[in-house]
Amino acid sequence: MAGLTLRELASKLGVSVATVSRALAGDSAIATKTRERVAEAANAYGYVPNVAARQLVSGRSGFVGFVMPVRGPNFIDAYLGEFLTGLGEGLVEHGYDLFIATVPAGRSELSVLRHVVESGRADGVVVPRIGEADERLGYLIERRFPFVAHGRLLDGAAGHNWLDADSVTAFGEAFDLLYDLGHRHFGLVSISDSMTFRHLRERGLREAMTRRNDPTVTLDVAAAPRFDRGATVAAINRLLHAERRPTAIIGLFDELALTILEEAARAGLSVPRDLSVVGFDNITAAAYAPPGLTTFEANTRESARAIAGMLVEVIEKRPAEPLHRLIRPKLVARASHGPVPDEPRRL
Amino acid sequence: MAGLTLRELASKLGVSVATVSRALAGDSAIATKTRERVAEAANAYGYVPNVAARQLVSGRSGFVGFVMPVRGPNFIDAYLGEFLTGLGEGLVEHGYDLFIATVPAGRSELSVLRHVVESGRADGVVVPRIGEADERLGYLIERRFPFVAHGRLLDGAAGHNWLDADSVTAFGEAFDLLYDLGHRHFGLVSISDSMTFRHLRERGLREAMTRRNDPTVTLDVAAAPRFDRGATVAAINRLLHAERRPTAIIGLFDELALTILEEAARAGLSVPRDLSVVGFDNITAAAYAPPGLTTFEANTRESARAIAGMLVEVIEKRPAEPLHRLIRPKLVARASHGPVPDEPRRL
DNA sequence: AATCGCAATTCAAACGTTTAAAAGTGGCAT
DNA sequence: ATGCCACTTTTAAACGTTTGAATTGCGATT
Repeated sequence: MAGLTLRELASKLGVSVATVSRALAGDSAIATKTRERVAEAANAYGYVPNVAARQLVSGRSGFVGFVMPVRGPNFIDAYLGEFLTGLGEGLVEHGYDLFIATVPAGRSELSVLRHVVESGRADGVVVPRIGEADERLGYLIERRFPFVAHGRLLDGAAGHNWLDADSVTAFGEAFDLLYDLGHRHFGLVSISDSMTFRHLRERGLREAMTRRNDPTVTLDVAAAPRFDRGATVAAINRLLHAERRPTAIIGLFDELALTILEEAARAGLSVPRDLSVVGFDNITAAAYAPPGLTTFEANTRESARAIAGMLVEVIEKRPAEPLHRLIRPKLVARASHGPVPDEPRRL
Repeated sequence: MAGLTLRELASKLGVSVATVSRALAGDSAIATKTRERVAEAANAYGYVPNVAARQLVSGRSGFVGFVMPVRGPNFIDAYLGEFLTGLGEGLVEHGYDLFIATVPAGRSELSVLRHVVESGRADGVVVPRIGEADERLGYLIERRFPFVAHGRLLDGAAGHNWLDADSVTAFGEAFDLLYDLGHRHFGLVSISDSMTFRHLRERGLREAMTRRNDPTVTLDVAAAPRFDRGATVAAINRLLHAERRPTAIIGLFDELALTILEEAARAGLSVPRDLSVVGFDNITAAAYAPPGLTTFEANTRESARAIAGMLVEVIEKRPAEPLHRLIRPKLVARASHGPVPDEPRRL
């Protein structure tokens, strides 16, 4: 399958394989003239080293692993594509490639991760979507295997490498924006899954609330399982038809915010006149859904690129202290937020 | 890095490495009792074979390669994520993993592909987005390296493995739908890049036109470079402000169709009253952009899954005849198409 | 003239598997 | 006793690299 071997190239040049190997590695023990001659021949014959052999002796694979998150049948967004694009871009700069493992039906994500690590197919892994008691992180930490998490643990975030969106700050910013527009009754549409970002985002909101020290402010939280559309719609309508309907509802992420827009329209509420809605992520559809969703740009691609850089550092330098990095999301102000209505519209 | 080796496992069991290797491979030359004993021990000790060693001797990597298409700074859609998800799902069923190579700045996609093939890192590759004279296919065919293209060549499609959306039929269907609603003046917003799907889709439209044999039917095509938003907008406005404005404009894919919707709104045209618009792909935003884009579901994830199956067949069975597969897109009728207006609105 | 030092190169082992070929073990017919 | 066969296991080579240790060649030093 592969073309030329080192041995063949060496015999063509009339030197030993060791010389060729060292020459190509740029070893200064090899005479400059020889190095050039070898490089030239390698180039001319199109020599490409066999990675399996190299990997076997060096113990390094040159791969970074990524276990594809298991997703429902109609998961819809650009997140994964952007993330993988950024990861690939970041890795290729350092000479690494990306290896993607999919979880077969009926097996756990952890078991696949374990297999990736123990088969020696990857020098490090990227772990997305961190849960509250994430067994993947526990495993990797214990095994001292290089990894960077996209997201962080709530307790013990100091103990692992991560890059995360600064959603605490972003959600505080969302609150301030709306508070300054006169809103006092807030709603948050959240998920009931045990992802840590749920807590961080809600915390951002509550901390900003506390800072205002305004007893008239209220916050109602409605949550539903992440991929359960029916329950999500029900949760949203609980807020919309509550005794005292919030004048501003924040979606934990854009899919939820878009559903809020849909349900508000269905209920006869005009956004932003009767209701302000804010999301997070800035997915493509956020720009198209009327009247244009105000949200935060999470910059997935750049984040992934940064994660790649961090992971390479962890693999090659094994820093003593865990690496942490917060990415500040940027407000994308569209048309779904506005001043508090003078008087709530009756439904 | 890796845990237990075969040798260690063998010595624990008091047999030779060959026996253990064969037992784990399920070789019937090994006594059933021994096979069971080995399997048990392997399981108990958590033995995971080193892939590099296995790959070195077998010459197979267990990987399918994918060279990430080079993309502009703000490419936006779910295509890549869906495609990779489907590919991963399809591959894992057959015991393959996915390996993603990114093209570094300043290098060609072909050179990266060549490297992937010749380093022995992949047993086969998937090639997306086929161009008119695609040098990647030429290389792979000449090298007899297993691959499946997503999309096909115009000439010589018979000579390579591919899976493609049946966009000829779909665009014919779009034409018929609109013709039956009374439309006679059609516009097509296309791209000027040399991708083969451009021709196939336009062909679908023209063939359906020919079938009607109606001399009053006209078709104006406006094209712009794929990622050039300014030129795209200009091309669309050329159609919208033409002497005889089309009453139905078809976008080669949804991004274009959505831009048509935006420009129509800006020009004061109401969709579908004054203008019908149809797209292709059914991206997420198609559902959110008012009034809801009528389009075709390309089912990327399922296609990718099927591609995985085809590629594994090519790798393992080396069929004499190239494999071809057409996927029929399904019309997603939303609200952007309607009957031809009685009288064109003046702009 | 013998020895040393040093640069350049080669030798050979190792990485952890797979697999063709050889070898060992009993049982059974001759 | 001998040979043969079927079944099971082992031996050893091979895959294509990297790399520590050994070797070579040669000018400089004694």
